[in-house]
Amino acid sequence: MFLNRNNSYLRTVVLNKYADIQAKISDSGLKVTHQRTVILEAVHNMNSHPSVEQIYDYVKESCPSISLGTVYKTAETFVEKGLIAKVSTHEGHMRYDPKLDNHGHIYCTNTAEIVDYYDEELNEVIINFFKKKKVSNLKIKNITLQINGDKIDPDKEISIK
Amino acid sequence: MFLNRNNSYLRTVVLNKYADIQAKISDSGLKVTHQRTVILEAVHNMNSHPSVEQIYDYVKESCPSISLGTVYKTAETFVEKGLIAKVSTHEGHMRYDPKLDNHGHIYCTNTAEIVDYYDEELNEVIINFFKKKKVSNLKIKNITLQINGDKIDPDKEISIK
DNA sequence: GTATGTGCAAAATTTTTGCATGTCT
DNA sequence: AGACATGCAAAAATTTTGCACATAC
Repeated sequence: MFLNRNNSYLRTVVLNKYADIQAKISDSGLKVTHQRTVILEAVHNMNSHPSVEQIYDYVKESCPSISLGTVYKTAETFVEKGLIAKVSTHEGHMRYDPKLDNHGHIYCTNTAEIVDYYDEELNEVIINFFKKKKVSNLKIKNITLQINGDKIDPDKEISIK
Repeated sequence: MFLNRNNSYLRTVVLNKYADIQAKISDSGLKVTHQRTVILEAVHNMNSHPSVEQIYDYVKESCPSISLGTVYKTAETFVEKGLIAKVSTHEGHMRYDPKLDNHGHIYCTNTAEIVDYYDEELNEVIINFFKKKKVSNLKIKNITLQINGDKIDPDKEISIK
């Protein structure tokens, strides 16, 4: 990969990402605003299932005049439009997730970290279970599987192997 | 079953239940108070995964001077001692559950109802999954599986068959 | 130009806290 | 008696709301 003096490769990638984000907002039927763009970008880039407050702190860098109320409203709007998902922790705190495919969460009670885990086999087992059993009188929106626990060594990461 | 004039059978059952509740509190190492007794009784009797506010309204009947702060503190104390479990809804609201065995929850987004479901096979699949896969650097406290959706007919009940 | 979105500040809601008083063991 | 629990009211934290102004389309 070659970069010219203006680092135009990097610039292009960044601009493309920005454009991608804007396309997603537009495709969902929402007007594209700077606030919405930086908020959706934040949820994607932060990589930490952020809370509203954390999104707010992050986006203030690129949009200092943004208000907390806007972040609350925008995050919920994005959930309604299916652009992001919300995840409630074991403690009942709301966090946001840019990943929309089926996956589970590991939640650490002492550090408040959320770690994704993916397992196709487990997904299938759960989906098959609900196909087989039939839930009556309910239109299923989503299924959440969460493992809650305490991190043993705070300096190491949590993972499933 | 025979009842005498004073309905002593019913009285005995009620007293026994009350005594059972008190034994649970005492066994957990907590002092037995009237407030704790009626709160734990409420979570068991309400049969609806109540919120703190709902517990508060319920226990005021038998304990009018109780304060909301006490219900907040007591519910968390019971969770710490393993007498009840807490369940966070998809919207991030805290609810309490007297059932401590492995089971899933169906959560209805429009009525805020929580319905239990039990399936031994699914429990085993999930438990085996985490045995097999090994979660590293985490002391697992509990695993929650929740199906979130909207009730179709508000007059009928939700169930898994 | 019109509909929609944003910022701001106030209000509503939910939860926690400190402390004097009360109660269990 | 001593440790612990409760009630109360204030404070803190979280989330929602109304409305004037700004912006996207």
